[in-house]
Amino acid sequence: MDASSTEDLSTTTETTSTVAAPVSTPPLIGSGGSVVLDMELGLEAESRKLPSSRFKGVVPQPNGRWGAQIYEKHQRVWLGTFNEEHEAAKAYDTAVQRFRGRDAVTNFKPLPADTEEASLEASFLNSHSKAEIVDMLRKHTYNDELEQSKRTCILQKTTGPDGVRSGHQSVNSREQLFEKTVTPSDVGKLNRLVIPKQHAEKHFPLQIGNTSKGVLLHFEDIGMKVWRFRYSYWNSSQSYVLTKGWSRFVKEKNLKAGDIVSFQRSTGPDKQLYIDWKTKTGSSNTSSRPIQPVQPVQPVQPVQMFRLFGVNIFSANTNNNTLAVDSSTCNGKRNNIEMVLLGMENCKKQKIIDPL
DNA sequence: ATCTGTGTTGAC
DNA sequence: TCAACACAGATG
Repeated sequence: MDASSTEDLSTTTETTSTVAAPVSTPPLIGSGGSVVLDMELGLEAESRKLPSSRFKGVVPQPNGRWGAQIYEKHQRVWLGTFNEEHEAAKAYDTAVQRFRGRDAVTNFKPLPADTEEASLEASFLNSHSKAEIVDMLRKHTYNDELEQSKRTCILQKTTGPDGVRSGHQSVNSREQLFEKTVTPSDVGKLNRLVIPKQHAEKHFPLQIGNTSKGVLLHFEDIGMKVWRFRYSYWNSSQSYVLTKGWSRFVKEKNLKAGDIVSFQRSTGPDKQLYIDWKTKTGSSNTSSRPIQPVQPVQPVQPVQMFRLFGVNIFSANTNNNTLAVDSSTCNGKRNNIEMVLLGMENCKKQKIIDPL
């Protein structure tokens, strides 16, 4: 459904034309008031008018702060608000590079493409979904996360990076894993989805010890929303099930018995999991039943690895897809250890270190 | 009470 | 695709 994600980087082929930092216009005063030009009539209106930004993707806020936004597929993606105009402009630059690729038009001069700095940042951008990058920008944590990733990557590095160009293609495509037509009990009050055994064992193998305890799987939907489901094996019914978190998905998507849920996985090294659904008649979820307004964020890009219990999971053996859990990480927000793993993963993508 | 960011529109 | 503008709803 989303082959476009691969092309979004290639379609934007503007050469690295850079809107050299517009230094022309002086900074405008904040607090919603633009320059008072006319002391007579229209003063009222004029003084209320917000100052335009000289930066692309930057809009003034009534309180003198600055918002950043980017458009994709006819929809605005809000990137957050910032005290300084240039911060908002930087946020836009980051987003536009993630959304439209390295050659996108930015506000500030990009780093020379062949520097290690640029390579590391490109790698960082690429190892996170658009949603994650947007989230970092909105929370103002992008720089911290980038720096952390650079540190860990350099730490692990044994040879020079080879860039990320190959990443774009492979990383963006997905493979269909399987579909299931949901039963009444899958969408009922049991809060569980039974995963047909053959699919479960093929695509979501549980390691011994994790079978009954279960693991947390992260799935991204069409709106880039991340869904976390507990996945485990129920001895009582000899079934593989998605439990905790499932009912929220049913509710938000207004899933009905007979609808079809489908599971995909990124073919890139990140192995990001995706979930989608459609009605039995086959109409796509995007336009069918009235559901809660979906975030206006756009198509899906892969994230890094997926995580269980808020823990990074990677494929210990990409051939048999056995899930391995790194027990040194913990639940909750990304922590340092997690960042180290993330960094290692980035390095792996760059063939800086050998994959497991 | 204040601020964010969405709804909407029209220019490009 | 993009910014201008108004303001609903979120947040403190």
